Amino acid sequence: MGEPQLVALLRPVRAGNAFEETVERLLQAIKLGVVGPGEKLPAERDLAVQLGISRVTLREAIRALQDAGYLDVRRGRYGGAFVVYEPPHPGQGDLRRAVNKMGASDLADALTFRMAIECGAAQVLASMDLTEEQKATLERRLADVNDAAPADYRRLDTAFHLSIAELTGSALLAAAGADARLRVTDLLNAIPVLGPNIDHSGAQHAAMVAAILAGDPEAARKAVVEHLEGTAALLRAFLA
Amino acid sequence: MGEPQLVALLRPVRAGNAFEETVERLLQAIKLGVVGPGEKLPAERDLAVQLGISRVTLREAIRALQDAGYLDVRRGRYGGAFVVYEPPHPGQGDLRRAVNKMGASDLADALTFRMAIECGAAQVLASMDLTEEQKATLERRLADVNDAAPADYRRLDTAFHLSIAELTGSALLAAAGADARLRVTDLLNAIPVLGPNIDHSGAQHAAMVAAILAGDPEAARKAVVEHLEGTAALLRAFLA
DNA sequence: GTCGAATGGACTAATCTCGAACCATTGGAG
DNA sequence: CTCCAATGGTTCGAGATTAGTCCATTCGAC
Repeated sequence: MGEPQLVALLRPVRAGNAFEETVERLLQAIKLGVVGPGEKLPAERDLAVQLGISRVTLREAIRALQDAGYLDVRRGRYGGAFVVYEPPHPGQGDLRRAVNKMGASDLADALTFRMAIECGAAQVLASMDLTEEQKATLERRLADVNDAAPADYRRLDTAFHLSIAELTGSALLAAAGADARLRVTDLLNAIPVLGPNIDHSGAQHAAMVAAILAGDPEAARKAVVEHLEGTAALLRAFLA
Repeated sequence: MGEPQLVALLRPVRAGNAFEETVERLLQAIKLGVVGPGEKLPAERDLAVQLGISRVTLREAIRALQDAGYLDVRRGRYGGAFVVYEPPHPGQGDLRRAVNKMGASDLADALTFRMAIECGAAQVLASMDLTEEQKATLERRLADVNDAAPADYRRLDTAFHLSIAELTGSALLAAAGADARLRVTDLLNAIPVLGPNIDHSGAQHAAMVAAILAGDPEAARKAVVEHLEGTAALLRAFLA
């Protein structure tokens, strides 16, 4: 423990090569439902700029996702890379497989990280003066989750959670929130969407929104803790 | 606001080229005092592995920092890249210059991000069962800041703040904490270290530690908010 | 004083990544 | 029907980045 910060600062500058990182990023956008089935990615030239990579590298990544069956690429005007991925119906072994893939310590890391980020974002948002538009956005996303068809549930749940970090107006926090979420996506996608659990989550989501709209950081924090601990407990239950 | 998450997920895959990112990272390690004056960086071969880059690229970065006067590189056994940087005494114009360099919206972003991360980390840590060793580390870092000579103050203050995220055991959270801190480093370094401010911060640090050790996430959150808002207010005062 | 280990210094060939230009396809506008 | 704009498809040369290998320097151990 002589130089604890060493590990945090002298960590890898890059996670891998540009191609791999791009595939990963696009796959996350698809799995998180940012680009839903039937929709298409932005045009290659635009997307390459957004991702800060060359079009050549982007095309390689798109090609890989096409080969893997996630995208359908069409040429010509109004063409593009269309998402054909449908979230699979989770079976019993999927969760355990997903956990084994990431490792137990990574799992704890991801859950801790998510807890800190989402608690922090919620309480920051609760301490801000929100515009009517911001309040409306938050309530709309909450309603979207509640009204969701089972097939859309995870996607809209993701959108709701990400909205909280995003509404703070901090791009850094929004990025961290997205990062935290995608580290547990595979796990959440492997949990069956069951009625009672959804109702339970719905009440917790409502409590979070109520606390944020009331400007009560304290209650917001508690609501997030309760919700995320519930999710973590659900995960453990399916692993036991 | 139709696709709010797009901005968070389809963001740049890489911040720049490997050389620039490496220079930036090493400079941060130096400015944050992770490697203090007179100390040396790890050996090139080891450091390259830690940073996940080739030795060639690392050497280019070290060479740039050597030319800029931050490092003194010596060959032979017990040689290495020694830090010769001493944090400058801040003058009046430095803070404004630092703020202008990053822009007003980046400033708000950085402060919001830091607030969320540090609040989240503190409350997570406060909800954990800490070992005696963890408690001792936290108290030692607090004492280090309180006993710090003015020249060492920022460095030890950084170490204290980073310890909280690091003690959660989450590498992701530790990395986020380091990221949040270094985004305000230049600003903090531009603020004169004055007695009354230090005493004030010391009391707030103590309150944070007390709340964490008492296992009270609520009080920990409030203590962090108070401390960081104090720092933000100090920044604004020097800018006014 | 010699040797060996630990370190920085330098070179090379292979690969990755980029910017830019140009080609091919598609479908709507006129 | 023809044209045009928006899109993906392809290619090329330049520069960045890498892994690997060997060289040069330093200093303690013996």
